[in-house]
Amino acid sequence: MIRERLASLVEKAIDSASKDGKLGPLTSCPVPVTIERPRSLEHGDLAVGIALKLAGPAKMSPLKIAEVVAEYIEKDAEASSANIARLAVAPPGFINFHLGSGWLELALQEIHKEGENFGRLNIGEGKRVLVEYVSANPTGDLHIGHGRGAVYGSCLSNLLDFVGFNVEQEFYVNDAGEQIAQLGFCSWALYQRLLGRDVPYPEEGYPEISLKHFLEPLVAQEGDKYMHLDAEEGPKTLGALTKVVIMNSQRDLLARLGVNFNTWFSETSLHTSGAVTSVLEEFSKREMSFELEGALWLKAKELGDERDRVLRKSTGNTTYLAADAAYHLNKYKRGFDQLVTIWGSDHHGQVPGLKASVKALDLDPDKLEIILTQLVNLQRDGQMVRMSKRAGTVVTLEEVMDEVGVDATRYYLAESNPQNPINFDVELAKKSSKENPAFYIQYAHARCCAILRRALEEQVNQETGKQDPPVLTQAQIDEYKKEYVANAEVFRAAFEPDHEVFLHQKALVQKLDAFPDEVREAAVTRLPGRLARYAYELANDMQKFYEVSRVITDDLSVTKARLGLILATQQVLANTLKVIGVSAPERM
RNA sequence: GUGCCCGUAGCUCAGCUGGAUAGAGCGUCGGUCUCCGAAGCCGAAGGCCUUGAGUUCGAAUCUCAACAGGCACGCCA
Repeated sequence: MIRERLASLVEKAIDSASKDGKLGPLTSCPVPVTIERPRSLEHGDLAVGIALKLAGPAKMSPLKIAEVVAEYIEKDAEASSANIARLAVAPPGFINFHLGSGWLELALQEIHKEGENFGRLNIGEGKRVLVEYVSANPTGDLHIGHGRGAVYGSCLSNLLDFVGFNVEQEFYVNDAGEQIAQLGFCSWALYQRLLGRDVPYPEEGYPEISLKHFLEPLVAQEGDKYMHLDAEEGPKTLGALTKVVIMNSQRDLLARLGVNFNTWFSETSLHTSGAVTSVLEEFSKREMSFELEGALWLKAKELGDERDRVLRKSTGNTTYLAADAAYHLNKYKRGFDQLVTIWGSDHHGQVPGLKASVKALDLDPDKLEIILTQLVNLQRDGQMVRMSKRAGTVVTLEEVMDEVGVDATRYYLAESNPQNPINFDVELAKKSSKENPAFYIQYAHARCCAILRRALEEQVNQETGKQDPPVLTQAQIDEYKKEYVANAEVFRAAFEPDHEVFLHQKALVQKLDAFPDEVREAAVTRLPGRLARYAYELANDMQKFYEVSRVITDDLSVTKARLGLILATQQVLANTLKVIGVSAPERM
C-alpha cells in the first residue's frame, strides 16, 4: 500500500517534470514506476530506481534525472503531507525515501480494517480457473514427487482463490489402458494368493509388496466371494475394486496433507462417453489428422511440434494423447477462462503434443497453462534413495509425512519453486523438525496469541505471591479493535524514539505492509513458495520486535498500540499460512 | 545424438522485469533467561554466483559456447 502511494507520487513528479521540459525529449513517464526495498537500511526505507531506466530515453545521466524528479516530488503538496521524513538522491541514480511513522500507522490501520481479507486482491476478477494436478495412476501409493505436485497445486489454487479467481481443483484419474489392466491381473492374482490359492504372481506387474496393503482390507471385507470368477472376470472385478481402494487411500492421504479436490475426473469416462472417438472425428473433420500404416496421426508438426503424433494405434486402441486431447476439450467446453495443468517434469515430452491438439481443435492456446514440477530426489543421510517401482523400494509420501510431520512436509514442498529440482533428505528433515521453518512460523503465530492471552489472564504476582487481575478485559480488547480501525493514530504509541528499537518496529510494520505486494508477485509468477518464505521473514521480524519491545506495559496507550501491532502480525501470519496450507496454532 | 530443466556458502535453498556491499535456514563456534513462550534473540566464521566469451553505464540475472547433473525423446501410459 505504501509502495503504491509512493509510486503514484513519483509518477506524478516525472509527468510534471517532463511536461516542463526538464527531462529531455520525454513528455510523460514511459515505464511503470516500481518502488523497491533497498537491501541496506542506510539507503532508506524504500527506493526507486526509475532514473536509471529513464537515462536512455531521456538522454540524460541517471543522477541528474534523479535530482530533477526528487525536486518535483518535494514540490508536491501531497508528498509533503504524506509524511516522508527524508528524501535523498544517491548514485548511480536512486531516489531513497525515509518514511515517517505516519505511514506505519496507516499501514497498521489498513490491516485491522481488512482482517482476514488483508492481502486479498481482485486480479482474477471472478474468472473461472481449473487447476488440474497430481493426476496419478490409481495403481499404487503416492510418492514424494506426487507430494510435491500436490502441495504446489494446492498452494497455487489457494493463492489464485486469494487473488480473486474462482478456482476449481481437479484430479485426473488415469484409470484406463494398460496400467489399469496390469493392476487387474496383479490384484486378481494377489487376491487368490491371500485366500490360499496357489497361483503365480505376474512377473512383469506391480510388485506384490506394494499392492498387498490394498488387497488385505479388501479380502477382510469381501472375503472369498470372488474366488469363483474366471480368468477374464477375475482381473476385471478385482482391478475395479482395488482401484477404488487405492483412490480412496490417495484421497485420504492428500486430505491429510491439506490437499482437497473438487472433482476426480475419470479417464475411463472419456472412453465410455464416446468423448475420445468424437475428438478423433473432430480432428479428421478439421483435416488435422491422417492415416498411415494403419494408424491415425495428428498433424502436430504443422502446429509447432517436432513431429506428428499417433492418436490411434494400428491395433485400434487409442493413445494417451487421444484421451488427453478429449480431456482438455472437455475442460474447454466446461467454460473455464483459464486452465492450469500441472505435470511432473517427466511428462514434459507430452507438452508439445497436447498444445498441438489444442490448436488443432481451434481452442485458445493462451488459456492453457502447463506447469511442470521438477523431480524430488529423496535422500537419507545424504545418500540418494533410488526409487525403483519394480523392486518396490519406493518410499511413499505417507512414510515421509509420518516421519517428518505433515506441516513440515507441506512447508518444505511449498517453499521451493517448481522448476527447480530439490533434494529431500528424510533424516535431515526429521532431525531439524523441531527447528524447521514451519515450526518457527507457527511459533511466532502462537506467541502472538500468547501475548493476547497473557493480557487477559490473571497473573501470579512474583513479589506478593497473590493473583493480580488481568491487565485488560475482553471488553477493552473489543473496544481497542474498534479504535484500531477508526483511528490510525492509536498506533503512534507503539513506536519508540530510540533509533535501534524503532528500526525493529518499523521493519515489522513494513513487512506486514508488503504482504499484498508479495501476494500479487506470487500470483503472477505462479510461485506460491514466495509466500512461504515471506511468512518466515515476517515471523523473524516479529521475533525481533518482541525482543526489544515489551507489549504489555504499565502505559495503557503503549499496550494498546503494541497489542494492535501484535494482532495485526498474527492476522497476517494466519493469512499467509492459510494460503500455503500450514496450520496456524494458537498454542503449541 | 536432439529437446527441456538445473549448476549460488560445508548442506538445503532465495535472489522479483538486468541495478547499490550476493542473502536466509541448517550445521560449526561464541554470547544471551530475577522480565509478555529461550522451539527465541545477538554475534562470528564461511562465496572466483561451474568456466569462457558477448550485449551495456552496469550481469548471479540476458545471449552464445564449454563442462557437470537430471528428465524426456514409442503405434507406453
